Amino acid sequence: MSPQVTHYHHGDLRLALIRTALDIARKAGVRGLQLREIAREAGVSPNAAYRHFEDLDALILAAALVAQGRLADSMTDRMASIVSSGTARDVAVEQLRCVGLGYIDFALNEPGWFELALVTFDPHAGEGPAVTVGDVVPLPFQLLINALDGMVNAGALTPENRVNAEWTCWSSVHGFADLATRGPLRDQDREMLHGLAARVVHTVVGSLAPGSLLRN
Amino acid sequence: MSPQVTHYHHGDLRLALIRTALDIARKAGVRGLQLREIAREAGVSPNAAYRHFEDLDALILAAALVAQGRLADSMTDRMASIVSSGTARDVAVEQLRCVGLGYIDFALNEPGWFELALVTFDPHAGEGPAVTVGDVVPLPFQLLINALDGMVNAGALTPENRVNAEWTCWSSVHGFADLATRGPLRDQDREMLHGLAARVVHTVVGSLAPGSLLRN
DNA sequence: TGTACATCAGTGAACGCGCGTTCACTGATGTAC
DNA sequence: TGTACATCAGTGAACGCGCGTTCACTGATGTAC
Repeated sequence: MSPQVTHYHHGDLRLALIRTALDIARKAGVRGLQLREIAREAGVSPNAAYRHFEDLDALILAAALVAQGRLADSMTDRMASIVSSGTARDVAVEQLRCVGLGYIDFALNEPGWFELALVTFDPHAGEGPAVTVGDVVPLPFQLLINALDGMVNAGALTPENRVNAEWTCWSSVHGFADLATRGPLRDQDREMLHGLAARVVHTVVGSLAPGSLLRN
Repeated sequence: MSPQVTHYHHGDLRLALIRTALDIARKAGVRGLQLREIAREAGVSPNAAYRHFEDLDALILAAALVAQGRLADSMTDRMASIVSSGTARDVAVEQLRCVGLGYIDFALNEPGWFELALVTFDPHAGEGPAVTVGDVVPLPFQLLINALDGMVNAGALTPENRVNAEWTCWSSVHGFADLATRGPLRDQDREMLHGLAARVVHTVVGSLAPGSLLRN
């Protein structure tokens, strides 16, 4: 934690372990995140990790938080390409679409990291550290909230329909991501998946902001 | 497999092992399904299982297929309570709602079995036996297909909107079930969850059959 | 600047564990004559 | 009906494995005088 740590033997083993964990999770998913395997891959003895993390769960959580940040990046990447020439309403709707499609992009491009990012919400069925939504709002979720609030402000979504819209949106998009990475759509080709993803997002956005259905 | 098996030493160890696996999965999820634990719980030596199953994966799959059947039951239970006094169109729409709500009911009531039923589609990231949708159509999925086809026949869904509607429906409902059992909604109370579930199903059904929005 | 010292990041070896699976077997069951 | 036999479901013990974690340590680093 102290800044000097950086200049010790390894440089910054804490960071190196997190990076190694991310490498492994990318290829092998959360199942591949074993303490001995991470240490091996980082070229360090297994117990060295205990200088930097209380236990394996703490290391996994640290990596999961990084993965969660990259999930948020995937959303903001999509949003960055929005041309803001439309009406405020159009832009707000488009932002919500980007949140959803960015979430799915990330799941399809990096299924291992996607699975890892979800660990934040599901600490192995109750054991281990719990970071709930009520604790500190995770950035990807905050982006969803912002997009929905933006739609209300832009007049694209009524306050009544705003209530609990997070969960309708997240359910659709997350369900698709899960079916496409772990479920029956696992082996479909990309073109098919992107088409379905667009349809899923279109459906849920359209149900919140009916007029936007005409746009795409 | 032969009928005489029933009269051997244990009675029917094959069935007993599957039942024990279901008991364990109910409480501990798929993570709890370890061969030694199942054998222990069934009061039998670990290797006895090898008389009836090639390996642990085969036993898990057998149990998963039973769980999948119970998921289908949960859907048909809902459907059984439909009063068929409405128009054919209303009944068809109501059947789709029952498919979705039955899926969610099952996830909320039996999260362990719900997780187990999904193993059928996700054989541990590629290893083990694969039962894909293309192979033999699983009953819960067939019920979804039937409900959608029924809506087309009843004029509640246009043939254009019928295309790929399976995936839009399944995504929403599955995503909600996942968020509510493993994800951030895990600890919400039942009343809240049932309200959200109704909203999720309402949204997706409404997007397919716009007129039905007025009914509920 | 040089030396003695304290710190503490990382090591090597070991612990205890429980897993899935295999081996040679045993003894209850059903069958043939 | 009685006896000898074949079958094969289940046993007990063991194998090899890799896991997460702990222990006493070592030796490179930074610091104080």
